[in-house]
Amino acid sequence: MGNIHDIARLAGVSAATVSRVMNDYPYVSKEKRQAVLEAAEQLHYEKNINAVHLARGKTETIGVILPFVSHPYFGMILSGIAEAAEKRGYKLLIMQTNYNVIQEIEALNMLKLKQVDGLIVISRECPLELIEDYSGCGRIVLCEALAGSSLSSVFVNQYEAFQSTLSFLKEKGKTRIGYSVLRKEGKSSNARKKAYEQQFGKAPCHWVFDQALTVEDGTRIAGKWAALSDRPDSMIITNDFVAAGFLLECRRLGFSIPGDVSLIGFDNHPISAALSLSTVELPLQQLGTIAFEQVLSSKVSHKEVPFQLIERGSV
Amino acid sequence: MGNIHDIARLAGVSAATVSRVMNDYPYVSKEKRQAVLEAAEQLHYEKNINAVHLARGKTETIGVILPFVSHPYFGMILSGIAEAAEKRGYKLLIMQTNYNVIQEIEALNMLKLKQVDGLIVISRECPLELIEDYSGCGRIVLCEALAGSSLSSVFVNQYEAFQSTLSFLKEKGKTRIGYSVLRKEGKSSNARKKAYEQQFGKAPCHWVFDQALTVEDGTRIAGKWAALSDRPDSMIITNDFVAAGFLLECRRLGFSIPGDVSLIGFDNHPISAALSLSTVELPLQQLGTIAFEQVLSSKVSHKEVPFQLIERGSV
DNA sequence: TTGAAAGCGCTAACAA
DNA sequence: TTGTTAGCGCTTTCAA
Repeated sequence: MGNIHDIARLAGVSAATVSRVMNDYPYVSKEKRQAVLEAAEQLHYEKNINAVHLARGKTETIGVILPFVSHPYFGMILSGIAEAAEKRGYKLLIMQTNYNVIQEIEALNMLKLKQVDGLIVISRECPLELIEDYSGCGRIVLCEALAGSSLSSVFVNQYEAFQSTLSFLKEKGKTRIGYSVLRKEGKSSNARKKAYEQQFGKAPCHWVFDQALTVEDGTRIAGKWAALSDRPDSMIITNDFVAAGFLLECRRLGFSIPGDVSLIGFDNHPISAALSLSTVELPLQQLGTIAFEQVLSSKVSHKEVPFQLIERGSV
Repeated sequence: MGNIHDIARLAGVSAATVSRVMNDYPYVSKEKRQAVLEAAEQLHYEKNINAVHLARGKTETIGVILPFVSHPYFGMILSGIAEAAEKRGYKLLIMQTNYNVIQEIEALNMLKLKQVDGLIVISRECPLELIEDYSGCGRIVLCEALAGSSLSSVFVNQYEAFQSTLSFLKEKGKTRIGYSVLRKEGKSSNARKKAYEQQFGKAPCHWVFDQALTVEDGTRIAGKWAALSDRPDSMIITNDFVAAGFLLECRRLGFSIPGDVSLIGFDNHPISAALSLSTVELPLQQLGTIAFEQVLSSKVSHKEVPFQLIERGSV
């Protein structure tokens, strides 16, 4: 397990030539190349990638910030990123933050320390300004609408997606529409609120449920919904998992879907098909792939990915 | 954005002293420490972690090999690993392999290249021997039963888990038991086969369904099950997602659970509770945490995590 | 086509 | 308590 100099000595060449061979440079004579390869073989040479990173000033590694790796929503985006990274020969350093700002900062610091060449933020808790402070250290891509910003972004138009879902329900004669969001304050929550107000005016606040991310959240919210005296006649739900929890709990409580309440989820996760749940399909994997392309690109861009309403039996 | 030498010059000390300050070594006078900190501040100093990695010969980074990042089964384990890594100040380099051996090898090479100090293999396709070849380059932990091996392991006793699930069904009067697995040939599939044979003799091969990982797989398998003339009266399913797909498709086809077929899933994912699906709870997050502890430990160990049958309404 | 030499930026053993 | 010095191992420019 020697280094480049051991090989140079054994092969009777200089370290520079060894480096050239190892990196497939042209302009190395057949003989020397051969000698180097043999010496490398003989010494079981493996290059130390940290030395390469230091010398080259980059790591071919991208950091990824996301709150939870075990949730398919984030997992799908991550999967798209991973696929693109693989193709380009990049590695991925991931930071599961639990939406903890301290951990987000620690992840951002990887950029300063040159541990990663760029950073993709799938979802965050910390203020945007904080992230912008790091933009000098490497390229950063956020998976959220960021039109004016100096950071790249790739996103679903949450406003339009929600808007068109509302219109769809309206056409179906629904007028008492409730919905759920992950976080009370948040980009996509605000977009939803705005879209709602535009069509129906301000939503009664007990028709808006937050902290909705998992199946269990759906179960809990269904309980709250059922307890309401002025129950919404339809619900637009954060994602298909929450919607699954909601739907199943409603059934358990004796309600019928869509008889007592119409349901629309988001993501078009396979579970929604199995439950015959209408949903808004989001190309999450593709979104991840685009994010990765952006992080390698030298110019700032803002890309929107399409959504599509999938009608099934829950409306 | 200078380096350690710029600071040394500005603060009027040696680079070694700067290094000592930056790493919180004792034995640095108050004055020099102060001077160094001020100079660092002034120059907006950030250390280059690659130089540290090179000099120290380690990276405080652990590699993780897993086939799919978007499936909750792997995601939960990864989440446990991530949590433990966070606590210890380690970073995680993940490789989504799609069970592709080429990519697995590439991940293993990170160990040779000293890009990671250790490696956790959540699930793999390549032969164990191949992995053992890398054991000299750093600690490796596999998430599968590996009793005799020189590599550490953490696992659920698949044989016992399956065994006791079979016994449970037997007690309930079930005699025609089918099951699903992810891969025809694989550690856990073999364990299941063995457990089955021990209690019921060889299973009719059309009662055993492979390629079962996702909700869609469950849907597909339910279709196959329904088409059988000698349908099993109960099914033990790879995981709760597949079970969810199976259950919902059965219902759609007009069968009742557990009237026409009893179902038991694995993992105790929240979706199983919502579906009132009986399942074998596996502490996946904890398994990940243990794997991480093992990868940092200097001694080889083999740890079993417990499983627990959760009775709900599907049997 | 090749080699010498100067980095890349930090650590740590040793001597003072 | 501090500085000197010799690495860590690879890349890359420059001159030959």
